[in-house]
Amino acid sequence: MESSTTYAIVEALTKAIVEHRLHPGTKLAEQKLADHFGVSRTLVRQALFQLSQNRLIRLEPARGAFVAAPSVDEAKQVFAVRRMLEAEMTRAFVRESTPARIKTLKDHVAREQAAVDSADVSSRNELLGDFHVRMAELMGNTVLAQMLGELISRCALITLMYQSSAAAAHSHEEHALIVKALAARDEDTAVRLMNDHLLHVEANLTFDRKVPSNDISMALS
Amino acid sequence: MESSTTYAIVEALTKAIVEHRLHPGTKLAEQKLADHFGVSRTLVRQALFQLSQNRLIRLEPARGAFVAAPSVDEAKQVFAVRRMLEAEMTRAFVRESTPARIKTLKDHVAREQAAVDSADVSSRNELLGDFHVRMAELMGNTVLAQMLGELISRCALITLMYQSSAAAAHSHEEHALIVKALAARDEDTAVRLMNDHLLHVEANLTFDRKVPSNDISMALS
DNA sequence: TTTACCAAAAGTGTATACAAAATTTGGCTT
DNA sequence: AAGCCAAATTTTGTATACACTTTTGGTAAA
Repeated sequence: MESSTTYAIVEALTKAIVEHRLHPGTKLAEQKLADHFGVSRTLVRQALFQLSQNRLIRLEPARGAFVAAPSVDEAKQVFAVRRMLEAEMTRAFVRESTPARIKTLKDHVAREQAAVDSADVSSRNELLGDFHVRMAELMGNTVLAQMLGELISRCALITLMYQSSAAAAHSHEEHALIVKALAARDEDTAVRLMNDHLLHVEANLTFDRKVPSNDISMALS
Repeated sequence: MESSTTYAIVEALTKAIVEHRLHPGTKLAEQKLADHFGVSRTLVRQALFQLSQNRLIRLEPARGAFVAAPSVDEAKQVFAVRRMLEAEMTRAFVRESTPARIKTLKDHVAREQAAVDSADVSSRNELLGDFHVRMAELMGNTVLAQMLGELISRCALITLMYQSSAAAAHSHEEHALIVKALAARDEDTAVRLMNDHLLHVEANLTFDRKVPSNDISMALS
């Protein structure tokens, strides 16, 4: 079960939504998508269902699929949960810190730097989110990593909708500081920095909605 | 999109898996399920996909669906994440505690008592899990509640596979103690009790696998 | 007896067909 | 010109059909 064709459709739509080529509220008609991807509605429906589980779209019975528009309240809740998880994760990270793990994070931050310098919004934000997932993975807890991945993907729309590139640069700097504290095995500082970091990201989200208007074929082109 | 028929199938299968009428490893053939529920494979496939997202089954490409058998390691990881989330949740709960919220929890614990007294394994464990979800819901954070719900459903198999009824009674008592600490607004005690509680549940899981063998129609009957 | 192999059977993956529901269109009335 | 109802159209929901893969069962050779 579960073909890679479906996965490809999920990826393409995810990218389009996350890069804002498909605006929140846009209707995703099954046949149009099927035509665009050159497959039957069957696969499109599978993909849409999966996207709805990721909260990137919402499905309305007998009405179809629409690009999700996460509310301010939802965003705050997501960040509240992230703070819970990541504070503890950071604490645990320091306690089980190894040179190899620190190096992995340092390398990651270096790649962030490159992405922030270039203006590629998409890969920039992907890397900024991945920093947190990477930490979870390094802890060897795949459940945690996956959960965090879900949360981050869940607010990918939020972040990417509302985060300025100045804020992105700020995020990157804070990542660097966190790694520094981790390397110094300074537990309290690391936890505090992580918490502040998440609060900053949340605070910097500007909750002004953009205009809808859209054409599916255009957006996916 | 998303009919209630599919939901009914998901519920029926979830119940059967969680109540151990379908053992881990059992193959769930689409046509057999379709015949049993009197629907086409289309709806069964949707249901199976959803169950795979809940980790109750796993899907193998071109081979089909099988009832999941969570590993010991996975169980430990799930509990590690739950401790992270629920410690913070408990802390927050005390800080934003209200008489109404305390009462809701007390009522829940009372219902647990009834379920523990009767020997209905299924509803007993459902209630024991719901205690934690209920707390999250009371916090007004639906994201947290949903996340926790996912985690608990994810280890529902684990818990229900391995938890004895003595351990269940113990869980119930610990819930009562936690509520007491919450009512007294004793933050540190409440957090400690919650943490210990989760450690106890985890420690009491006996990781000896049961025998497979199975017939779908029998189990769902 | 065991292993290798091939054909039949069963099962999954995808496309298509058809039914039911929602949306749109167009004309009629006020 | 605005509101409203009904026919026409579009779109979703479910079933079925068909291709392709895996599993099974049996036969023959080692």
